[in-house]
Amino acid sequence: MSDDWRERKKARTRRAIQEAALRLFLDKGYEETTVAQIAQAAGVSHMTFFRYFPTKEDVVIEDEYDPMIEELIRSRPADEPPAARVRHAVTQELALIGAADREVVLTRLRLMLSTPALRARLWENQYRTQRLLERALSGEDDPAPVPLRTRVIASACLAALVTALTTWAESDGADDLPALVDEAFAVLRGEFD
Amino acid sequence: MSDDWRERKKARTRRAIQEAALRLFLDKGYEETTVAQIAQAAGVSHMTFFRYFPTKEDVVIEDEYDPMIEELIRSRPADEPPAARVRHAVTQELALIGAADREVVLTRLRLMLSTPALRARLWENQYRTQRLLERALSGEDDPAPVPLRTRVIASACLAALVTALTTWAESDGADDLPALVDEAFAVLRGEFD
DNA sequence: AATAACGTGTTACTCCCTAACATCAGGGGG
DNA sequence: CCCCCTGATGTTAGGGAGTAACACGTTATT
Repeated sequence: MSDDWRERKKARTRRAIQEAALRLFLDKGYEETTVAQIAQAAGVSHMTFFRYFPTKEDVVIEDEYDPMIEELIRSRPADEPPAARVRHAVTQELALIGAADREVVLTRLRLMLSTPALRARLWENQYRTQRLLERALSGEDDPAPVPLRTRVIASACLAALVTALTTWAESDGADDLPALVDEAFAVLRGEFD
Repeated sequence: MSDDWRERKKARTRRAIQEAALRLFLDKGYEETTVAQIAQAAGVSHMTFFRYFPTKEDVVIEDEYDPMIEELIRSRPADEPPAARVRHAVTQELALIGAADREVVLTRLRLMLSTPALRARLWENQYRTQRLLERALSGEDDPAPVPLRTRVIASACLAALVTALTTWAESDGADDLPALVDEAFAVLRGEFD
């Protein structure tokens, strides 16, 4: 019953840590900020920090969009070409996210791209996302190894998407993200014939 | 004059450290091996280790093939389609490397793919390689920002290459690497039309 | 009211990595 | 032959990330 209370308190603490961390990162830089400082700014001990985020990097990384895109891909008609399924799923996801988290996403993205340690973790996430794309494009419970064709398609689509995201972040959000994504996928279609 | 001696001695020490490290990593696992143990096994102090390798990860990462591929791309005719330039350059590089370092490359690749910390650094390297591909595909000293088209092509080619490498490593080297690479680029050409 | 469960803090520890300083080898000029 | 200079190495001390063990207090259960 009062699990609700616990959950709410935990969510508050979590947000407090994350906000304090991002504020300090933007203020002094990622490497120059220590976990102890974040914990103190959030009013908790440095152990509590690690109970909420397994590593210092996770405060920034935290990718919550992967499950959504998997669902969107699976819900596309199976007779559609794989690349088109991914493209439509991504477009739908961008529409769903909309302008709501735009600023936060942009800030976190720039932080990640400009900090080596975070970049590394970002690519590690990309690896996870690729495996997810491969599984979504294959049958869902196919235990057979994913064929090379599917893997290459998944990796190329993801590469196009990431390139669009990177370009967007480097323009400080001046470009239109959905347009960039469309353009990137168009290059994929047009260039390899 | 005796710079030669110094250089040879340094090269020996470097190889000793790297060999001791790889041996220990394969024996006990990457995370379970400490830098101090590597240094001791190589007969040096733990400071000497860091003088040769900036981080523990670099002992495994150490990508010496990037400059070669850049040269190969630049030496392709400029009127060739970008993706073809990359494909031919990669094929030539594989021929140059040949079977010499095959075992070492395979071992290191498997180690990287199975160790989270190394995977992260691997993707970070992929990012650097992508920038390098983009520059090689553009004019060499073009200070203008690389157009999205070039970036997408570079990222897609690299994605195909890495997918082939990953598949090869996962097959424990049973597959034929050049064939896998050809196949991956063929998917790129065939799928996006 | 007693007790179990859970979040939290404290402390101490390991490991990666850096900085400052000492040491030791060999090479060149007197 | 000796002194000094240079560059590689070792020693020591320390900061910061992350982990483990245990104690404390508050909340839920009976």
